[in-house]
Amino acid sequence: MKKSRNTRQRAIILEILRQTRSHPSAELIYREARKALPNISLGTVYRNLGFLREQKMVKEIRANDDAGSRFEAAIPPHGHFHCGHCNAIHDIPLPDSFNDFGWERSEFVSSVSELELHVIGACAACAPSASAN
Amino acid sequence: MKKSRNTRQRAIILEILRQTRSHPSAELIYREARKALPNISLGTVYRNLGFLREQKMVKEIRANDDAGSRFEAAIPPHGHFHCGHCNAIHDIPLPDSFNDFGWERSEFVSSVSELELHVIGACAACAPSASAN
DNA sequence: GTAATTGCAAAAGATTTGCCCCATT
DNA sequence: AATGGGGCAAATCTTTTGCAATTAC
Repeated sequence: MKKSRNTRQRAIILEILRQTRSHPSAELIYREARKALPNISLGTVYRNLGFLREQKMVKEIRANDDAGSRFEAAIPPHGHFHCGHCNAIHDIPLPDSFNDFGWERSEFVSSVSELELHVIGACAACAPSASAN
Repeated sequence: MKKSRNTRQRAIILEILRQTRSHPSAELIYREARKALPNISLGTVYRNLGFLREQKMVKEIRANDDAGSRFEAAIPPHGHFHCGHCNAIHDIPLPDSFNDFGWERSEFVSSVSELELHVIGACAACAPSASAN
């Protein structure tokens, strides 16, 4: 494993992600980090998110909407619910036996390293105003 | 529903997607379409993919790798297997009882409109050379 | 002291959009 | 003929990268 340093920038970014369940974008993490380190740059945020992702301490989530990626601190496996109205992302439990399902039975699939489940719909807060979806 | 025209460009793009299972990128669709319509532009490909997606005739898939979206003609619900080595995407069946699972029991979830399953790993073709993953 | 890491700014990609012309209805 | 749609190029937006200066170890 390669050497790495404990910079304040890296620590803050990880702390922000461990403190929330809001699955923030890189831009939001940047804005939050600037409260503690006013000079931190967006490039540094991206570099650290990439590093922490490689270390498996952070997970990147592709949003349902057009915008960029969202991030979360690594926690036990779970799925994500995307609200198609406010674009919020909430953690949801995975069905039992989700990991054990024999995905390898499918043609083409040799081995599995990761599972991702995304459920899209309307969240409780948006439901009243939602015309459907 | 708003008016729309049957342009050759739109027809070709849809035809390309219906003719393949390779989940091509916009760029690849563009290159393929140019064989039939040498003057078609990439912007037109994107505009039509967007239109066809709104019409639910085409689905957009966020690739596992860094690159852009991939597309497929709308067919019955299924999951996607992403090879982490060659970045190929293959259709895989969804577990039975996947759609019936009571996602709405989760806090925050009011209604569900769509399910997305992504399985990441090594495909059969890459498995021999894969060091893991 | 040394090398990993930062800040800054430019670069890179993917996708979108304005505008004017053309083709479908 | 009316107007949706196309081609082209510029504009956006997110993410990456080169480089000189800084800082953790």
